[in-house]
Amino acid sequence: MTRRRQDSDVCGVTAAIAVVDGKWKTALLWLLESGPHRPAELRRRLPGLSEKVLTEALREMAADGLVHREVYDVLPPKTVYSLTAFGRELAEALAPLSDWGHRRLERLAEAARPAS
Amino acid sequence: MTRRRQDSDVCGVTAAIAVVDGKWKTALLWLLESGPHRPAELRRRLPGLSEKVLTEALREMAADGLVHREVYDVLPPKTVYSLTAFGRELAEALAPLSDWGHRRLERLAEAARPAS
DNA sequence: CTGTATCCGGCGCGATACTG
DNA sequence: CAGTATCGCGCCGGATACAG
Repeated sequence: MTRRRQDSDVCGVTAAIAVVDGKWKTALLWLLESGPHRPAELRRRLPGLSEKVLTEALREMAADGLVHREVYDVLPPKTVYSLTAFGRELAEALAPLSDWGHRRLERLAEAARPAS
Repeated sequence: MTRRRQDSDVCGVTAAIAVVDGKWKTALLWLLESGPHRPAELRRRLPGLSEKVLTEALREMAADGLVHREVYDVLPPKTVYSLTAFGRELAEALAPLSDWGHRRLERLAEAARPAS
């Protein structure tokens, strides 16, 4: 996504996208929507996502109130991330956008097809 | 927004955000929603937006089928950009996200307030 | 396994100057 | 007024090594 790190703005869309800005956050939101996950699991699901970037993304999402970070003080270390109510609301607000995106993908697919 | 320039993905949200990726596209979408506009007018409304970046953004949005570019071959040059039906659908799909964003902004505002 | 610390390349975007 | 051409900075994100 875009480099949406913004200035002071009062646009709701901008304020919302700012929070899912970054290459992986939407995917993380989607994965966490199906239930709590541990970091290792998330990385397994998202090939190419490095530890550093994952941690950064989750920390920012936590700071934004989208996810909850539960730390168990045991050995080996165990941490579980889950969606907050606020995060779930965001996921729901994203649904219409998802529909539109799928329509766009269909368009692209049929545009790639030579003759219909 | 994020650097969402995507690889092959099947996520609708990603496909949608890819199209409004960039610092100004959501604002342009919003402005064009109220009717056709000429470049100079758009720049007047969006302080800080350079000619180059504006042209790039509009061209990309046109390529994505969001806006229509109407060129009048006169002097001085005249060009008018307007939203396509597809673009308007996107704007509508963005509405819930806008609502969520405003709720987030309210949160931030009251969090900044010392005592309630 | 979870998380931190650096280094560095790529590119989005802003500034500026110029053309038709 | 609409659009193009360069140049360069800032910062996100990938790679790697290391710590608890």
